Amino acid sequence: MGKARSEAREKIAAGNLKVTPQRVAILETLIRMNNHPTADLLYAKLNKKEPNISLGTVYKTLETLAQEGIINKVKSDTGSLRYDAITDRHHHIFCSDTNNITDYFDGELDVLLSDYFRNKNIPGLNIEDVKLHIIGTFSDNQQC
Amino acid sequence: MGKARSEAREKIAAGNLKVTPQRVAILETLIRMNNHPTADLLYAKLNKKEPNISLGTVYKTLETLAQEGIINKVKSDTGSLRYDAITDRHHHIFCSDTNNITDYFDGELDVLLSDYFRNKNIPGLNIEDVKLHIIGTFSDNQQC
DNA sequence: ATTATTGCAAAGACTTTGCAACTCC
DNA sequence: GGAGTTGCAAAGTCTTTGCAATAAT
Repeated sequence: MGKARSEAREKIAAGNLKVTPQRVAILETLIRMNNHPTADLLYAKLNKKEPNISLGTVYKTLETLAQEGIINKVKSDTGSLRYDAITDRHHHIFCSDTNNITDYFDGELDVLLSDYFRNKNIPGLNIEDVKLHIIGTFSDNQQC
Repeated sequence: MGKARSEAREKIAAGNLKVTPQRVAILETLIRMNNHPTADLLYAKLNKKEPNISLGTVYKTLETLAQEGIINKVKSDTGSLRYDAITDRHHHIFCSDTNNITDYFDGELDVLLSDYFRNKNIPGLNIEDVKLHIIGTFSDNQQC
């Protein structure tokens, strides 16, 4: 039960950030939600448990956590920002029916891409990261 | 000189949209700019030549053109929308220094990805498109 | 004690909308 | 002539900011 909470606490401390109840609650909520919420959606959920945390704090905290690399920003279809508590290398599946974002882990693919770009060498470009956006629809919408 | 303009005119007509001077000017400008501008940036440039076209029209027109598939939307790093007049299959290089977006065409890579996902078959997912986001820095910033 | 963080509300950036006037086909 | 498009300004949405009060180390 407290797993997400202690994970949140550890990650905040490891980032040299002050461990405040607000930050712990926000990161804990993000870890529990696995659907890459916007700041607004996270606030809506959080507000039921912790009605005293303001929307402004949610925005500020998510930005701070992202800058420390504790969480990631994801750009949604409509241009609004979403957040992702998983920082391991992964790609995203964008469901064009529901606009949901699903994580996609694939080590084999990562190796394939690394090999490809090691040989390809785009002139003048120093590649930091390569992410796939897989766009499609799930036959069973429960999955996304 | 009039190449971009006639291209604009043809594409708008082909999309069963009325060929208005505003639409032609907006699409022509987008074709001429090869840096994936936001609606705002396009408006700024357009406004010098055609001061009578309003920002609202730029937004509406870009949205209309995108819905017809004449242009594409691209999500920027900061979450604001950008537009791209090139609809051929291509990927994007995001420069983490300058936030510019550069087109990346690579047929070999497209084949590789198509083959990979044909065999992989993510359960329940019908893939419509796969786009790469290559994040990196150019040693020579002139290039992006 | 010091410095960072929070809450609030206001401001800012970006985008959409409503509607009368107008224009393309 | 009629349906679709434009301009304008207002409203809407999302996000950031300023600052005094508060809390963490």
